[in-house]
Amino acid sequence: MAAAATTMSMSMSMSMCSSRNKHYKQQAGERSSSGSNKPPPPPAPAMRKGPWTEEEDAQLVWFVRLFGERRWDFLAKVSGLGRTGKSCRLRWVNYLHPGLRRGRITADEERLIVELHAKWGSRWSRIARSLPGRTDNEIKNFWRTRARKQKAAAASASSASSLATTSCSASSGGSGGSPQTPSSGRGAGTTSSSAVTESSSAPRGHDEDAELVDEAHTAAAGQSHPQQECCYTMDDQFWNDDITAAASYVVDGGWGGAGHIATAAPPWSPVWEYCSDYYSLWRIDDDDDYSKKMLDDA
DNA sequence: AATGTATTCAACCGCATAGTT
DNA sequence: AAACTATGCGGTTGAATACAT
Repeated sequence: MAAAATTMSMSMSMSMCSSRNKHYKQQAGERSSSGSNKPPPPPAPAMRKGPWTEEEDAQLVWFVRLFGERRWDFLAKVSGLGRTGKSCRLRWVNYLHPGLRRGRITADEERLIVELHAKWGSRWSRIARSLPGRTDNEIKNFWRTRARKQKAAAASASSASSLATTSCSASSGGSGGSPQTPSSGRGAGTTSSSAVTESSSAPRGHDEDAELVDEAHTAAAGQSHPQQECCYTMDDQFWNDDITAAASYVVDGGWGGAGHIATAAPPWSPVWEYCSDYYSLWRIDDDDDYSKKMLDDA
């Protein structure tokens, strides 16, 4: 996490003049110039897509710090990022969140993932809650990669063994598969999904991944030591703590190293144009303790 | 060194569900 | 109760990067 922040601030300073940001800057310019007078509600401008720039990141961090991790549509609109709320949330959750753990999945984590996947199927967000600092997306990607590798390994193993068997005895109805890869086979595939189907809401898709879970399932089922349901959820203490961390990141100069960003405005904050009465925005739900707290903090 | 291939990961999409009006 | 909105989730895609030839 610290690493993430460091990386971020590093790349941020590096990218201040990167060509990658020109497009964004241009867009920002267009936006701000168009708002000389009270702009009428914008006619749903095309939303920005694709990779986020460091400036966008910084801006998002700032606004999340200000408004909290909710009301993403509102936040997206007010921040002027030109992104959908969905996109903002995703960026925050999967990349900007200071509590995120970077780096490869460790062996322990892998074991846990295998175990939990056997238990819950591809309910990635649920699995992710048991892996502090890991996102569902990350785990999902990891699993896919892992599955592909296993598939490749199984394929090569089976082809090797089939070569061997064809030289000795013909056929035996295919399915060869290596001894330790239970099946790679269709029939077994159905049984293998037992672990998956067993989970309350079975995963919808059954693709290559699912076929490859067999091994994991059987392995995990074999030992299945009781798993503490959750040691750490993304939305309680961990999550909340990190808001503070996010704040400190910003304060520590994540944004241009100013060191006093908590009260300063973001580099470009169309919120001031979008709504000249900033505080009135807050009054919308003034009764919201969370909002008040955030305001106070800011 | 150049090119092709494989792998990784960030981001998008569509759908489901919860919450609000 | 119905309609609408916001949020969250899982699946999928494509660009960037790493690795092999």
